[in-house]
Amino acid sequence: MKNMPREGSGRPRTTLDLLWGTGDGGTRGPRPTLSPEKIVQAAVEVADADGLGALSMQKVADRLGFTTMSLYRHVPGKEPLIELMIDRAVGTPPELSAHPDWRTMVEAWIEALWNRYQQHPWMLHVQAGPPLGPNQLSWLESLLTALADTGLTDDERFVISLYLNGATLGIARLVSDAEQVTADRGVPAEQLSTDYSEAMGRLIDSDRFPVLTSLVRSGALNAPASATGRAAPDYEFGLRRLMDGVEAYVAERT
Amino acid sequence: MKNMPREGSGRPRTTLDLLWGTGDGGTRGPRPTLSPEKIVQAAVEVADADGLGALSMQKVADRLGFTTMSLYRHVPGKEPLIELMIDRAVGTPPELSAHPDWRTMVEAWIEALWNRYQQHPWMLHVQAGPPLGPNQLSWLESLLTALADTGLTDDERFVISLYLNGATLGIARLVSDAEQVTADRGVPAEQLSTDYSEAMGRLIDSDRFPVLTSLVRSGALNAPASATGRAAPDYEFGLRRLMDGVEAYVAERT
DNA sequence: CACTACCGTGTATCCCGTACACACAAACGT
DNA sequence: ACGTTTGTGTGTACGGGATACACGGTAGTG
Repeated sequence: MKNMPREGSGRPRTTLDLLWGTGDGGTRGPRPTLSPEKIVQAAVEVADADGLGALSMQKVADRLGFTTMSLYRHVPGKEPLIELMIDRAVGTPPELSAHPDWRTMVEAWIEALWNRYQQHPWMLHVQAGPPLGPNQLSWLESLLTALADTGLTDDERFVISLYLNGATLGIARLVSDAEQVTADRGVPAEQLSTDYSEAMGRLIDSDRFPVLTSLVRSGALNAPASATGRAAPDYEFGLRRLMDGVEAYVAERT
Repeated sequence: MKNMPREGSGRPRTTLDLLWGTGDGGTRGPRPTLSPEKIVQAAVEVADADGLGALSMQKVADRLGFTTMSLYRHVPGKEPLIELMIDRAVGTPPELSAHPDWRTMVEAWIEALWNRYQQHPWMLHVQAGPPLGPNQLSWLESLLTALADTGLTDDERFVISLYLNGATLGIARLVSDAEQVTADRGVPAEQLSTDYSEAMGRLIDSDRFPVLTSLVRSGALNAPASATGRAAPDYEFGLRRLMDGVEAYVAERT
C-alpha cells in the first residue's frame, strides 16, 4: 500500500478551525514558513489594491514569494480563504462604552462599520453567510450590548441588529458601486453625478418618467453627492429616520 | 488593405443602446436567428437555476443551441450581459395608485422589490452601478411618485428613496446569503437557525461574548426564522421602525 | 536510526472569457 | 443583373485561473 493518496492532506481541516485557531495539529515535519495568517493578510492586500475580481491564488502566492500550490497546504481553497479575509478585514468593533446612550452608541457602531466597508470595498460583493468568525461575532455582540438597556426583548434587539446591519451594508454597497463603476469608466469623481443626471436626461422620456424628469431638471441629483464629495450624508439622513422610529418604539414600550 | 480587422464588429454598440433598444442599425446580411433578448433571457434562467458563479457564456449558448462565440455578435461581453440581466430580472415596478397613502405605497414597493430579489437571488451579488436601464429607472420613478405628496423637497425624497432601496437590498442580501450558504452545506431549511445557534454555542466563550451567549441560551435565535420558515418578518419589523421615523419627519415638516 | 507526518514544488487537467479569421447570406449601388 | 458591403454563425487558439496529484526533502517520534 505505498501509493495511497496521503489521506487528510495536512493541517487545514475546516474553515471554522481556521477562523478560531483551533485544530492546530501535531508539530511534525519541517516548520512551516507560511501560515494562514500571512496568506489571509496578503490576500486582503491584493483585494484592497485591485478589487475582488483581481484576486487570484497566483497573485497572493506571488506577493508572498511562494508557489500557488503552497497556499493549499494552509487554506483549503479560495472560497474558505475569502471567508477568512472577511473576518480579518472587518476587524474588531469600536469601543462604545464612552457614549452616553444607546442611540449614539448605535450611530458610532454604524459609522465604524461604514468606515470598514470604505477601507475594504470588496467586502460588499462577497456571499457572506451567517457570521461565524470571531470578529464578526464581536461586532454582533457589540451592537447587541449597545441595545441592552433599551428594555426591548431579546428577539427585538436581535431583529433590530440584523436590520441595522443590513441597512448599512446595502447603503454602503449602493454608494460604493456607483463610485466604482463610474470611476472604471474614467469619469472623474466630481463629474460623477453631473454626468449621471446628464445621461439620464438624454435617455428619459418625460411622459414615461415625469417625476424623474423634473428631478433631473431641478438639479436635485447634482447637489447631494457633490456637496461633500461623498454620499455619506445620504446614509446619515436615512439612518436618523430609522433611529427616530426605533426610539419611538422603545419609548412606547416603557 | 484586405486583412484589416473588420472594424465596428456588427451591431452591439454600447450597453446603453442594448438597454434602450436604440442603435438598431442597418438591416444587412442574413437575418439574425439570435437576439440580445433571447440571450439575456437564457442567461437569467441559468443564473436563477445555478447561481451567478455557474453563469458562463458556454452554458448560456448551450441552452440556446448556439456556439459560445455567437453570443458576442449580439452582446459585447459578459459584464454588459449581466447589466442587461439585471434590468430584465428586476422587471417592472408594481402598480401603487390603489393604495390610500404614501406609507402603504412605499411598503408595497419594498415588498415587491423584496420578492424580485427572492426570485433572482444572484442580483444581490453583482456590482450594480447607478441605475440606467429602463426598468431600474421605472422602479425609481415609482418610488419617487409614491413620495410625491409628502411635502418633502426633491432632495429629501431622492435621499429617502436611495436609503429605502439600499436598506431593502442589504436585508435581502443578509437573509438570502444565510439561507444559501447553509443550504450549500447540506443543511435542510428547517434546521437552519437551530444548527446556527448550536454552532455558535460551541464556539462562543461566555466571558468574551456574554450577550450572545445569553441570547443563544434563551433560544431567541431559533424563533424568528423558523416561525414562518422565512426571515421575512424580520425585515418588516425593521422597516416599520424606519417608516415611523420618516412619518415623524414628514409630520414635523408640515 | 528507521519511520512517519508534513512542507513546498512542479506538472497536468479542466473550465472560462474572448480575439481572430473563415464561409456564407442578404441587401445596396450601379 | 452583379459585384460590394455588411453582418451572421462557427472553429480554432490563447492566456489565465482553480486545484488534483505525486515528488523530494525535513524534522520530530518510536
